[in-house]
Amino acid sequence: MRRSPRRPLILKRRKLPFQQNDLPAAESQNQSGPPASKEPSKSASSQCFPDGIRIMDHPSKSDTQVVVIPKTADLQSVIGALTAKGKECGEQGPNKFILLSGNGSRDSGGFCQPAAQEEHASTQIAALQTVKAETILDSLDAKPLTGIKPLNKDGGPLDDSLTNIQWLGKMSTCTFEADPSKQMPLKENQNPPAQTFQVSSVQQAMAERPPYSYMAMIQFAINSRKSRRMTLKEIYMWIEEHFPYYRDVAKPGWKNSIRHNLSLHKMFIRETSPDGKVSFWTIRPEANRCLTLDQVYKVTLVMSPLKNLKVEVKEEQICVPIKCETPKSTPKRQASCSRRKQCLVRSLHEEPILCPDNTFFDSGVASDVSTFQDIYTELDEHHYRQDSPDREFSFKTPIKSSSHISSSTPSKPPSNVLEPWKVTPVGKGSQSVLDFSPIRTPGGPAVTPRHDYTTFSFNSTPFKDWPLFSSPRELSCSGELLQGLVLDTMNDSLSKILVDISFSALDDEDFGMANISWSEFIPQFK
Amino acid sequence: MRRSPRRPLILKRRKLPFQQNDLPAAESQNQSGPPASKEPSKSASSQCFPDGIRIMDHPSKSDTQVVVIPKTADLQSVIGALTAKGKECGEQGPNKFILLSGNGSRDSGGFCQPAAQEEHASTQIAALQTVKAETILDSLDAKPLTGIKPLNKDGGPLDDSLTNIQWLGKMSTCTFEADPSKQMPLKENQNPPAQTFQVSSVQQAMAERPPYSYMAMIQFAINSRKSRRMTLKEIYMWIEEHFPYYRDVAKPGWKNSIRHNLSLHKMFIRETSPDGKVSFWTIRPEANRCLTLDQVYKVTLVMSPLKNLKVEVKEEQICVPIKCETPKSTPKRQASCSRRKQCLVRSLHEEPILCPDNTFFDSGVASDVSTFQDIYTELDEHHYRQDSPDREFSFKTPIKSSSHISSSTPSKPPSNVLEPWKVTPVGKGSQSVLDFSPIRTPGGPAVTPRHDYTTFSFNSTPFKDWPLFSSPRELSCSGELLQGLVLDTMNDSLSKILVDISFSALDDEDFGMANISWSEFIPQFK
DNA sequence: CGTGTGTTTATAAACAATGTC
DNA sequence: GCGACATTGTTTATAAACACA
Ligand SMILES: [Mg+2]
Ligand SMILES: [Mg+2]
Repeated sequence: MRRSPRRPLILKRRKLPFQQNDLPAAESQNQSGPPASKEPSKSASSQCFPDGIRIMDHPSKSDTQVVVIPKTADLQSVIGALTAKGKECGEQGPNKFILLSGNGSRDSGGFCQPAAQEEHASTQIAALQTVKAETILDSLDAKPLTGIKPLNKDGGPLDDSLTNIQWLGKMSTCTFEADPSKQMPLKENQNPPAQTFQVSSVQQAMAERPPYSYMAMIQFAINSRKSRRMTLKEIYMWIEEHFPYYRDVAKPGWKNSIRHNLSLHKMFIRETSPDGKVSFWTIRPEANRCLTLDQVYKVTLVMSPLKNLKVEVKEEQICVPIKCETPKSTPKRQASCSRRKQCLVRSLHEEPILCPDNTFFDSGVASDVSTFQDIYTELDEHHYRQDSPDREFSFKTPIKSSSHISSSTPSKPPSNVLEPWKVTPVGKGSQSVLDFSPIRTPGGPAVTPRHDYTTFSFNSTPFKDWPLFSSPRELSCSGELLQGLVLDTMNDSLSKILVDISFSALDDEDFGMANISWSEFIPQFK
Repeated sequence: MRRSPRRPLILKRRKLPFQQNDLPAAESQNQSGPPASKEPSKSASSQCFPDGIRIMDHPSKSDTQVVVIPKTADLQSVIGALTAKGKECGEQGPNKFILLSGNGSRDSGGFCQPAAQEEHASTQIAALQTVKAETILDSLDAKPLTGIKPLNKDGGPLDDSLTNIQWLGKMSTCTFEADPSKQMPLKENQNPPAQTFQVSSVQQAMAERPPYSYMAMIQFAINSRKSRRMTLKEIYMWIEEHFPYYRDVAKPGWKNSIRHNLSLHKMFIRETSPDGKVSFWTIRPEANRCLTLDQVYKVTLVMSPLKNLKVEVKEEQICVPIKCETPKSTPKRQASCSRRKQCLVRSLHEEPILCPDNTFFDSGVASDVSTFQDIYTELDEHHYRQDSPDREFSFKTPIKSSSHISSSTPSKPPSNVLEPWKVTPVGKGSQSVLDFSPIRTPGGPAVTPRHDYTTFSFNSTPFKDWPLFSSPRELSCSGELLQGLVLDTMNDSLSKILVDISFSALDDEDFGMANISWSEFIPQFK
């Protein structure tokens, strides 16, 4: 029995095979200082918490506490103190801390507004609540990274993990001047410009490969336009403008990859202008999470584990559902679940859908920026089939409840228990081998059960523990975002998060804060 | 304006990048004879037709004639005579000839029978009506190939085109002895066994790479089982058994490709055994055209163009619709059609759907074996959405009628003509930017219009010329097959075909014999 | 005929989950 | 149980073949 492999976070993204291109280890320039003794864990071990810090227990996770920090507080001190507190308490006490700023940080309405500037992505990188986080990052970055391995030019894991944050840091402090006069002089299967890399450090950093996939960058590009459509050439240009790596460093084949991604992913669809002369690319609205570069970035900073505190700064955007039944506790690991398609996992856990109740589909707030998946492809036709309930939500591989590990489908409908392994006859009504009537949760009529997990193979066990919403159209979201940090003293990780209190799709086994409606238990965030 | 690129025939398949593997040009062994003078075009230029040959005009194509040939006739002579006839008549006269055997050849019911042998594919390669064609091929093959380039080891285009037929020839004369005791000793990213190639010519030929894609081979494998399901390992074994190239020659990475294809293509779905211990792969029934190795193969023989007759032998399986309104004439080339997704093209033209009216879904006859596409992926949700007519059949790129090249959508519904380029608001009913109410053709209630081409961009022109069937489920097919050849004297090509008189999906600009119900105008085939 | 655009397949690889020893 | 390793599954990147405007 296998579960579907968990989708890797973009933070842990695979090393991109494109040339690291002999950049002289540009990641190293900020860590010039050799080991000094700035480890917050040691020096702040018995430190008292600054004034105004409020600590409350997590509503459902016993090992987690929520820490509300005033703006005036020294985050480094707080982190150090919480780290010490967590370590002192050991495994019995709280070892995960969700750090939230007291001011609420409710500027999230600016995401993906339908009437936004035609080009607004790159200039707003630091316009969100990420300013504070960048302060954290800067301070961390300025700290001496002790125990760091000798800089390896081949992009080792440490370099790789450092790349993202530095790439982000440069992105947030630099402006881009586009160079549209540049032409592509080479064939796509030829080699890169083979530039000399005596450019300035900033330019050099800009020429580092961004940590985003082609699919993500295409979404950034298209969503940067108010019209949400771009020609291929415009996509090229947008990417070259915002990620100079592709203009300056990458082999010409990256354009081939862009075209490949446009064709491959069903979320990208091609339209034709009224006169039929121009074809341009859009994103399926039902699949568009309106990712833009300014809201979607992630950083990882892994400091030396040898210095007793490995500080890992992630950023994620976590959505908390409102107006929906709060799901029952998410099992950290469902025992003996058959390996599912990752797409199915994400369709509920990690891939919340925008709320199409909004008249402007693009006013929804992007949720879960940990990946940039093609949710249309993943969810397939299930988005469209509320009107044919007996054929919706058929999935490839069943999901079993954790309470039925290897048993023979105890809670399945009896009509489906029979004749396992048989080919399902293709009748008029039911069309798929694995398509059986879904088990509907008692959701109200307005909130039709979604059943993303409710159709199983005849031999599977219904997964009744999940809250099931019939369709994203039935949900509403407010688009409120909160900035937060998660400090896990068990593995000495510090994760930067954005909490979307609109709705949530967290399937993170590291800290089970999914489905928390912050606005309900933290008054100052209401 | 661009049409979607026509899907390449598998006959013209791209060169497979896998190692041609230093095989000593095994293609050459049959063409040992140097140029003799066997060109039928010259010698048979004024040849009289043998007795019993009946020539009739094609019902719709003025440049095409249908030639019914008795079994006793010498096909070579007939081809030569027809070639000469076509050339003599020039472009005014008929230059395409559809050659059919007079005996009807109605053995098509054996395709894809639900109760077929568990393993029946490889032993029936010559069991169809292909026997005669193989005779042709053999005779052609035995002919000296004059003007052939010196054998190039690197797999030039001529070698490549010759490979298919020879591969087929060996397949049809050899039996396979599986060697299941063989293990995979290498990592997948390592190099092939680096065998010595002193094996016999037959084995050597068997070690040539088959001309089928991974997707096709997986379909062959899974469909060879009565249960229509296989574990990954079984798929490996089936392929190694039937295509020894992968067992003996290919790099271990081919298994990675198999897994990649299984995951990538939505037509392959993974199920789990009742106890959840085993997962196995199936084909979505609605996407399964039941391709098996014995029914699906194609050969191409390109003889020397220098010898005045380039004989190209293809085999295709062409389906002719019955019980459906005969579509209006297929335009050979629709002027100014916007480039469509190939999937959309094939969904009507080249990708006929099996008739799910059959109680056994797998009793349908595979149609159009020129490719082995993932029709589920291509058709997406459209198969399932007969119950929500206002949102079905939305396509990415519109199709315009040939009569409206650059005009501003004259025949569109007026509600859709307005506000081009605007983002479609995502209302409750309509979900997609390009999703407008389809224009329904006046198909009968039993044969609901299929509308594969009837949803367009608001700026497009409805493509009313196409016959539109609501769903494959509404169609019925008899599974009758006829063997035929198509001789095109304009380009000196001879195409071997199988005509499925059940229904058709031919979008071949080379000879417009789509939608011909042979049983209606050739009495001996009724 | 060359270029740009679009589609598809092949191949390698990163990575995750799980099974096996 | 644990760790090393193999198997299975998913996803992304890259190259390329090919079609076609
Ligand atoms: Mg696409
Ligand atoms: Mg699949």
